[in-house]
Amino acid sequence: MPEGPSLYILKEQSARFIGQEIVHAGGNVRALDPQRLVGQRILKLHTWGKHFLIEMPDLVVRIHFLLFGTYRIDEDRDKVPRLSVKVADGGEMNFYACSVKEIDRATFEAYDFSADVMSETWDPKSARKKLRAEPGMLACDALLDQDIFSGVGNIIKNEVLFRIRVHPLSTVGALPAPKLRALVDEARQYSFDFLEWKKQWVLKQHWLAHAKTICPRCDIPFSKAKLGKTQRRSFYCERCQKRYE
DNA sequence: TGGAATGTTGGAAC
DNA sequence: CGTTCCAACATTCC
Repeated sequence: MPEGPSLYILKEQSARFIGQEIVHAGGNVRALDPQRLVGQRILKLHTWGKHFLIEMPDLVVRIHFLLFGTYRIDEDRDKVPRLSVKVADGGEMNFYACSVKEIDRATFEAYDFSADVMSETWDPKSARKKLRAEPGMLACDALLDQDIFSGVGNIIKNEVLFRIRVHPLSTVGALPAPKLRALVDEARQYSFDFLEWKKQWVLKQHWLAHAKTICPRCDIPFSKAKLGKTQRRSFYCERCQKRYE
């Protein structure tokens, strides 16, 4: 479920709930009493990277799907929802195995949507500035930094680095300006490619690097390792992805 | 079938 | 007090 493009799909699918009044709420969420949502109107639905935000007059709820979270719109599944919301016109949204929290108004106001690679207000210049401010950061860590590339996950990380031919252990500060620019631009571009493929149920077959064993460009075996401070899986080609350091 | 994975947090350890 | 490390969470797939 995770990664920004999937949240973008949820945002599209749930758009008709905006303006609706919540008439019933439930679920096994512990951090929040679902009853507090009853009677609230959904003012807006936002995504920021992997966060889904339900904005209501008296509270804002943040849903994060972590690794295994799922959701259903206008139907349920064979699990107890973490949070279930039913609105006046009969529609419902159900969220499973996710983190559900109320966030305070100040936290909500502080969201910087221009850091979201899927956002129409995405600010590539700001992303480059943040990268230049941390020259020692590894490329594989940079892409997963949600304050720089909100919404990018491990799949997008591997695909972006392969596309731009940059080794995951490259140092951000060592990247030539055009490469730095390509890193930022491709983070967004690949996210939208991901979105289209995901909608068509053909995402996996378009992977060139993630979970692959052979480099499709030069046919040698990929390297696979848990790299960087995040220790997430990296799949990369030692021959065609250059290591800048 | 056990292990690993599209992720993050919170608390322990240093 | 700052940072780093690791367990915990929870589901699906191979």
